Amino acid sequence: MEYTSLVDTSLDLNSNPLRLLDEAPKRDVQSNFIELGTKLPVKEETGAMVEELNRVSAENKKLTEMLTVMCQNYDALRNRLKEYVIKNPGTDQTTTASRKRKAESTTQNNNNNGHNIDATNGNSESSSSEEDWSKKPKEEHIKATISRVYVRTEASDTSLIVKDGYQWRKYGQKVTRDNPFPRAYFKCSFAPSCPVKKKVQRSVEDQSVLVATYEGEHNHSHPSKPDANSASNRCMTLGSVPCSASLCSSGPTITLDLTKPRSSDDDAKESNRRIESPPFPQFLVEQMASSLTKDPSFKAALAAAISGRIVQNN
DNA sequence: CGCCTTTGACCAGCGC
DNA sequence: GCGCTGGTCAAAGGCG
Repeated sequence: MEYTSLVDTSLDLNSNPLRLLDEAPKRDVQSNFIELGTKLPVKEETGAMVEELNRVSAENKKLTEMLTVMCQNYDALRNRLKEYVIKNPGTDQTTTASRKRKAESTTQNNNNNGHNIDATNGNSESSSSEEDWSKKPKEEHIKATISRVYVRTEASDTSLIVKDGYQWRKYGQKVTRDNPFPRAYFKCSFAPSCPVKKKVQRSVEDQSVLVATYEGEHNHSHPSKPDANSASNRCMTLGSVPCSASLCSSGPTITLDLTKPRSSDDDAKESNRRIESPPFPQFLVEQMASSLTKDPSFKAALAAAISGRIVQNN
């Protein structure tokens, strides 16, 4: 199942929250920020900020609704697929173990072709594939979760390292037939009993993209989780908290929480909270968003978190 | 000393 | 049965 066709996980961390509203051109917004700090009286400044907050809250609500609709569409499609597979068992190309390799190669090609790898802005994509669940019946539980993460790196960077926060031990490397770039095999070394494996290989289509294939589920908490709120350490968190990704890099913590649908009450409370908090300089926001979008680790972590959530829901 | 990477060897699945 | 291929093992060496 190609989740990416249903949920666009590409990152667009544009720091300007007004972008989608098309109500105020960027230049105007910037000039407003300058004016807010210099010329406007306090009453007008407060009014403008409240207006801004209302807009942001409205946009937040809109995005939440979009996400809910996407999840509902995904569930509906998945149920239809299940029904189809049940009605037509013969059409399930992966039900026979004898086709293991063939199925794998086809699914890999499908994934390579099917994923919309954004070559222009370096977005990473992730997906979970159910199509090869029954490749190895004996290891069904171990291999039940397979996700693929695309990470953009420097094309000149030959190291097959995908920083996702976990500890990995490399146990092999092979050059495969359909890809001139070597494939590296990793095992999770954080917990000895953790069955998770990872394969990393440079994409044959785009050499600057690393394709990391995760097999299995971690049976331990995320190694960096305890430090997630530490402002002194650059850290990432994902995994145990569904669809939540935190990243702190020597500054304020940015948290993306896609788990809970938000009610208007929540938005109102959030707005009140924001009013109480001091205004955040626009250039800092832009700087943080810029650094985040350039950070492949953050993208990989977010992609892994989202794909992990999708798999968990299954 | 412990952990990690490297790398050649080995094993099993699959097609012919 | 044989050869090809992907995946894994394990010895050797490097590094902190």
